[in-house]
Amino acid sequence: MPERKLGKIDNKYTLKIKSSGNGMADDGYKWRKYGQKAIKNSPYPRSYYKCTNPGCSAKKQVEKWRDEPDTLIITYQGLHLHPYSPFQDNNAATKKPRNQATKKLQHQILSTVLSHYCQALALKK
DNA sequence: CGGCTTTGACCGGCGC
DNA sequence: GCGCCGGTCAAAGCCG
Repeated sequence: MPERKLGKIDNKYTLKIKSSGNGMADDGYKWRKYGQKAIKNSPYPRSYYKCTNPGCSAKKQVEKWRDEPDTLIITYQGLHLHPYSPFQDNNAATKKPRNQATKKLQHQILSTVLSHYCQALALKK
């Protein structure tokens, strides 16, 4: 899967994470499911999510890894245009245990996104 | 009452 | 030129 046409499409970031136990990994942002399709190369269907925040065009797709039923492949497309994350805006970190996992996940995503973004910039130039 | 989720069908692009 | 796959949109229903 070549990715050298960054000047034409949005940046793409793929993260490999462990399933939350149900199949819905919350990364701290609000996502709206807009489609689900089965991939011929994977025994599991792929879910398509879009950011529900105003003015945000970030997209995300979730797919189950065939070699690891407990592993989810999250692919992020584009960058968030939100002022802040819903959790931070609510300051609900005081009464939500899953927030810790979310924060960690966010950090992981941010790290990966930054890394890929930097790479994309370097490749674009 | 509002918001979000789910399913089906359609369309476009690419490959052979 | 045809076929296949992936991706997106739209509408309806359900739940909180």
